Amino acid sequence: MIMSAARAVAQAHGYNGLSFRELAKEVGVKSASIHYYYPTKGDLGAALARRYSEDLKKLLNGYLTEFRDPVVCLRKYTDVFRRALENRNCMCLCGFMAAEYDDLPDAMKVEIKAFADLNVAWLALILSPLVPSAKAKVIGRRALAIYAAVGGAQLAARSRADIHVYDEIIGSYRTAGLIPDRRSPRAAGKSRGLLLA
Amino acid sequence: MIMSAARAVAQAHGYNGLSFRELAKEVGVKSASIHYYYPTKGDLGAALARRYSEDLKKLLNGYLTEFRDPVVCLRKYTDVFRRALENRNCMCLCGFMAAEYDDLPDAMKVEIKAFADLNVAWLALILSPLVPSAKAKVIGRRALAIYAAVGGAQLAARSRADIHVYDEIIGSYRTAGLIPDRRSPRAAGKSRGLLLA
DNA sequence: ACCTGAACACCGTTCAAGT
DNA sequence: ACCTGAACACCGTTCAAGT
Repeated sequence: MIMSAARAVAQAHGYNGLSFRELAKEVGVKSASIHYYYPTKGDLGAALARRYSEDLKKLLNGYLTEFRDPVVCLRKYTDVFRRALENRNCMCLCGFMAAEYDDLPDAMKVEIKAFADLNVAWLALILSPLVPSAKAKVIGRRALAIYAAVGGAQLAARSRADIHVYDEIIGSYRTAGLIPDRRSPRAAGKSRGLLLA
Repeated sequence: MIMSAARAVAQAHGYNGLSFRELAKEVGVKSASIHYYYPTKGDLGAALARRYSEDLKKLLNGYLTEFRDPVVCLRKYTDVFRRALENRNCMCLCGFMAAEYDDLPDAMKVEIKAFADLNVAWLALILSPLVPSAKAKVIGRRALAIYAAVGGAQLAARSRADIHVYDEIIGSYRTAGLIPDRRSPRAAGKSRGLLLA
């Protein structure tokens, strides 16, 4: 109960906007009792970030097996971050915490880095058959760039409180070529069966 | 004195991390006195965001007259956001506030939107001779996308506490084609003198 | 015009005390 | 094992009172 209540608040108001006293009221207990389960606010934050990562991992791995087309997977990926905005203009929990990063306890910093790594690793997997260069380094950099850019799109759209801004930005990423939206002509020309490998 | 002290704290710890009492201590006055100049914290935040916008506007307009090559201007632009990270891993003030957006007073929301508009307008001006399409709508969308992506790069790099991550991401934006790093072959082919118009 | 001390309701945290 | 009341040092805000 604590976790789910805390998660909703944190996605809407950030880690700083999370209050033990309010949380306790929602759960129907006194604030001192929250400390029984999570000794400090940092412990709660780290647990929040960890579960958030786990949930995303399951979701993304599901996409991986469900949709064999990497372009579709990329579309599902940008839809994940879109859904947060749909839901009361919320942000990705770990993206939010990244802004507050410098003031966070170490346990949380670890989780937030792990979240970013998870995203980048998954994107790299998806990108490998799509990007002309087969070099792992180039693909990894592109994966990192897409992760950063999607987070930026969420941030920009949030500050306009308009989900269409998100769609516009993501669409522009695809037009500009940052996010592949069809199999690369070069890659396709070289070997059309690459995706099935 | 209040403004400059507050600005340094806000870029490092965000609006939430800003304390009237600490601020007062730095300025050498009691916290109640800060309220004399800025009745509420929101008033201080709005003033902070406004001055931040003004400073950036001057800087960007300076680039506009100093460097006639738009590609150089774009490089100067990404350098502006790089400098925040160089300086104690700080973030763009308004980017930071964008994360906290939903909890901010209206006066601040107005300023943060104005900051985004300023960036997008300047970028659109720079992009117009670089992007193949001459359509204002396409250029405006690309400008918005670059603004969002640069903010995302800053956020991602901050949470790694590593400025090289910023450089990697921005470099990848250029490689992928999101940020033009040379005159578009198509545009150049059409009319080479476009930049001087 | 500018500053202050004191009070208010908030916050995370601690801890002795309860069941 | 789980919960609580009370205390602590923080926070923004208000306001009567000072100069």
